[in-house]
Amino acid sequence: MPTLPETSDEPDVLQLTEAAPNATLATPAFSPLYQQIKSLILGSLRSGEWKPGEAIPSEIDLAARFRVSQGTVRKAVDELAAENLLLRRQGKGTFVATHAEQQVQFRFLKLVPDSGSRGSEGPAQRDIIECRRTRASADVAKALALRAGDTVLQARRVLSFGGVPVILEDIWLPATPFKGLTAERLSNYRGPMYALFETEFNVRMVRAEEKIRAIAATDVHATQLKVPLGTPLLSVERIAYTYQSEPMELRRGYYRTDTHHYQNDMS
Amino acid sequence: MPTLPETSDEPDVLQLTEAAPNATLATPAFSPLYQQIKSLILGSLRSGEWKPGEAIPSEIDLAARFRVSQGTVRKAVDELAAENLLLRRQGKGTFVATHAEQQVQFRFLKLVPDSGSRGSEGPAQRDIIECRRTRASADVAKALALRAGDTVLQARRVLSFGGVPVILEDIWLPATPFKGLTAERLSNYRGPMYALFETEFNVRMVRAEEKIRAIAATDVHATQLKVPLGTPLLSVERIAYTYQSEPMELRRGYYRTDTHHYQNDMS
DNA sequence: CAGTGGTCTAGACCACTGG
DNA sequence: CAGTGGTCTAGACCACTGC
Repeated sequence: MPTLPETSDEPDVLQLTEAAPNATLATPAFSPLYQQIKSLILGSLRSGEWKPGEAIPSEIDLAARFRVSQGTVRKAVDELAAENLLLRRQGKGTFVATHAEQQVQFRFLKLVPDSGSRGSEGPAQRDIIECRRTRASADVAKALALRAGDTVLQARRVLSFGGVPVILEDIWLPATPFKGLTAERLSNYRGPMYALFETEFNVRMVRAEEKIRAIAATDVHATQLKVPLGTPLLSVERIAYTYQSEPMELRRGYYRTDTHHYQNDMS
Repeated sequence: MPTLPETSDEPDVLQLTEAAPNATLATPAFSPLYQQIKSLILGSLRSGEWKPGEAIPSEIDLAARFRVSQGTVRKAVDELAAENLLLRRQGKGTFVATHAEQQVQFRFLKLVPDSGSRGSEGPAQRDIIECRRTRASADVAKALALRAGDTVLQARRVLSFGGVPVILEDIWLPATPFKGLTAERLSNYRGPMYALFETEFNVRMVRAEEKIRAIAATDVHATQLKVPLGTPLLSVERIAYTYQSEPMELRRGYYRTDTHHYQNDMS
């Protein structure tokens, strides 16, 4: 990415109702100013100009930088905040969202204990079973937008609550962006894995898709989760995406649902 | 709340920075104008002044009615549209959302075929197995905010795709709002059940919570879904809410996931 | 107190729809 | 063409934070 150093004073080129002279008919291609601002902010997030947890410039500064009114950058920031990429705090500023915050800690983990809220059961215990380099199979490659045979990192871990194993997860990551990730670094890190990804590899997970099925425990599941063979388990296949919808993680989770359940709120 | 009948020409009383003289200290209770507008619009939706599928007054009309600027009603409508209560259509107007629309038809049904998108398998076949009046058990009463023993309607149905039974559902409804609902009316109605609720009972489902577990098929499940005893199934318990967060339906669904999966997209 | 985001206004103009 | 929602601006003022 040939990111130019911040040509600080020159505003980026913005255009309204571009004529698009080469466009064939029936190509509206009208993009409102605030959408373009959104893209520019997204670019700065992606490039790492503003890192997770940091404050971005104030609305007034951004308005000056982009040479638009404050209301226009406000609309852009509003939408990015609605998408959970930014976090507004009245009186303080606007911040890049991060998985390290307590509140949003488990934004992508929908399994909660049947009684009581999350946290009532104490902190999760994370045990890394293994972590190794391997080659992507066809389905893993497809999920991560790689080619079959490309190098990937594979990890397996068990999450326990109150000493009881509840979740078994197999995780695949593309090797290139995560070069240097080892079982030790995973094991030693306290806190959510996605927070480690942010600080160590500049990878922020922004969106995820999960496909859920019911399966019967195989011997691997039975051993790791300490349940009888054949026990019904939730199979949760997640693909997590960074900015710009690039798939960056495939995760296959197996959840016990005798004391927990997958909670999904829709509106 | 002593809601006065629509005093048509007189604008509803709005106040900014209410002094709240009787408020004890540390009681901010500041509500922005657009939030109050939101509540008023919500009231009109709830009362049935504007029905699902209908257009609500234009922003200019609403601004005049509430004696605020167009920008303020715009912000109120924006939020209601973001919550899927209203639907904006440029050039045409703003409409009350409805479950009868093709696009949002299955907003609360997250089960999709493994290959191909929804609809590729043809329309769903809905078979009502039974529908009867009964008394609410303790857990049903709790879910519907009733008292144990209150009268409820209970229905059981099977959804099939391409002739294959995929979903078994047990549905509980409070008897009062749904007086007159019979197995015949359910069976004869073509289209989503929530669309029938809107047109026949003025009940619009707005929000839902689902708790998902993996279970083994019992004989009831096995018979209705034509799977072997013990087959892992998704157990999906849904509570659906109308405006103002009143629980209006309890639904226990059992999903086969051999050809379908529960799809959950998070952002 | 200064600086931030949050609200509200008034007005101009644009994009889309349908008669 | 009129009417709708959508964008953009400029300015005033309010609420919250922290020094």
